Amino acid sequence: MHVKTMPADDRQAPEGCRFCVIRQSGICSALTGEEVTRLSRIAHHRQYKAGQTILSCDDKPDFFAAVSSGVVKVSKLLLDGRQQIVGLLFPPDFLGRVFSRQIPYFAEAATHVELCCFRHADFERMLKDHSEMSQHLLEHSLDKLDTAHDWMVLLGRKTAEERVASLLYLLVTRSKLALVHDHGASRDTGFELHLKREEMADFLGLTYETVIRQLKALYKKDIICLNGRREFSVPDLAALAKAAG
Amino acid sequence: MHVKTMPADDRQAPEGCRFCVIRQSGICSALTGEEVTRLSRIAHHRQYKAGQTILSCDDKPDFFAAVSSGVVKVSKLLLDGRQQIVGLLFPPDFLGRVFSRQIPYFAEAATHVELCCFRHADFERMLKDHSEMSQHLLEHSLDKLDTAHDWMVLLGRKTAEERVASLLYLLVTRSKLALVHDHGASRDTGFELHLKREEMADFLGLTYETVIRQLKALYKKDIICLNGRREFSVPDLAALAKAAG
DNA sequence: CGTTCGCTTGAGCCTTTTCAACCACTGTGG
DNA sequence: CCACAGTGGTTGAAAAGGCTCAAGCGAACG
Repeated sequence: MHVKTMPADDRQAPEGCRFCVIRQSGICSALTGEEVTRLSRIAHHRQYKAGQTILSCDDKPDFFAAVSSGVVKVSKLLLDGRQQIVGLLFPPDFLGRVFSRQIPYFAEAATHVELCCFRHADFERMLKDHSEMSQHLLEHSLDKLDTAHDWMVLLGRKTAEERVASLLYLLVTRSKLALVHDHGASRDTGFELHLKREEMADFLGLTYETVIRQLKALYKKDIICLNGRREFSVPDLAALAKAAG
Repeated sequence: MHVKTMPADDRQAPEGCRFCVIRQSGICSALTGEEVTRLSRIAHHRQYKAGQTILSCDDKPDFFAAVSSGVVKVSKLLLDGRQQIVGLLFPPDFLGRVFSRQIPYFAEAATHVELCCFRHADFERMLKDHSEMSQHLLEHSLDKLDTAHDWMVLLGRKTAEERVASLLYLLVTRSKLALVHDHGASRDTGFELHLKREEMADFLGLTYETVIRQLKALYKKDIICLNGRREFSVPDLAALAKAAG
């Protein structure tokens, strides 16, 4: 019997692509069905458990990827161990760097993560042939730059309470967005806090004790409800937005 | 006599382009001579005095530009007036946003500034035809994203002294880079502080009093020399780098 | 059942901010 | 020529926001 030794790649067949978040609004949203078929042939999937390192600083990964599910934590380290999370990647964000091997940050799975990966050479060839695709990538990068700028305002100028409120606001809006494609994230009861307190602190430029106290302050002001340690809900989104500055 | 009513645009003729910083390492570095000629026909120059506003938040400028000389200050404002500078643009950085009209920040001339501008439609057409150019733009955006990430580490995790040292280090390295193309910037005696104390503070997420105190602290540690109020020099760059964390 | 991990709380401390005063320099108008 | 206001820079003292340190709690896990 001819056993078909299909590589793992094959899960990313055109049929699978059709319902993929990335296909709908990510890097391959600009492609025709036929082009996606071509792309899918050079794609392969990877999975990571929560907490697992995806990329280490100064790694030279041979792949470029789009996040198809889960949340990826992107962080930088100072020599003495101080850490700053510089971004969270939600589907259909991309991870890695085109036209350059080196990567100057850490990437870690914050939740269970699924990536749709492409070998650099393949992907770059694809980019050259499809200007819509490289345009999409450029626009996405510029959006990322804007959100980085917003975060710089937070880190440079906001108070601890505003920072925590801003993070919650971010999670709400991003989760809502994800709901359009995905199910889950918020099961109507509330929103998930994908990060533990220490990670929130590293994202907000605070200590985890301060995060805890400000979370409590927001709770006391009835701006949020805390349902357990990893879930919260928001009675009045406008109030949260206002608290976020 | 047929008076040639050359528009101001014409200053950006191919001959002018040849020695332009942008031509050498900026947006048009990927083009052939002929292509630059085409580009130059759709370009026009603008000048701004120090302190002049180039773009206001939520403006919808009809142009996209590359900085050909001077320093541009990019900043964001909170409703109550708190300000955060999110970046400095040196030649040959670009200013504006392709494929989108709206701009979510302020841009102000920190020094005398010269821009090489393109109308959106023209430039985007050019981009579509020249994949090397849009690749260059993508790489540049990704570099900007990296530097934004580095700045987030500064804002989130560094001490006041480290922040000030980091800014000085940035100015030294960027000015040195500019020296390769440009003259000036450092007249051998030292480096120019393009920003006043308050602007440094807004860039570093500090108050201007703190900036002054940390500048003095670095001076007392012999890490920098202060030559007047807008100039400094660095006896040992490695020491400065170390102080920057 | 003890250990570990993540989370919470309190007390005191320290870095940075706030507030206020003052100086140096520049340009303006009488 | 001088008085004057305006701008940018500097300094000190007091206040405060967030950090450090230390202790304790509950849930998960081997």
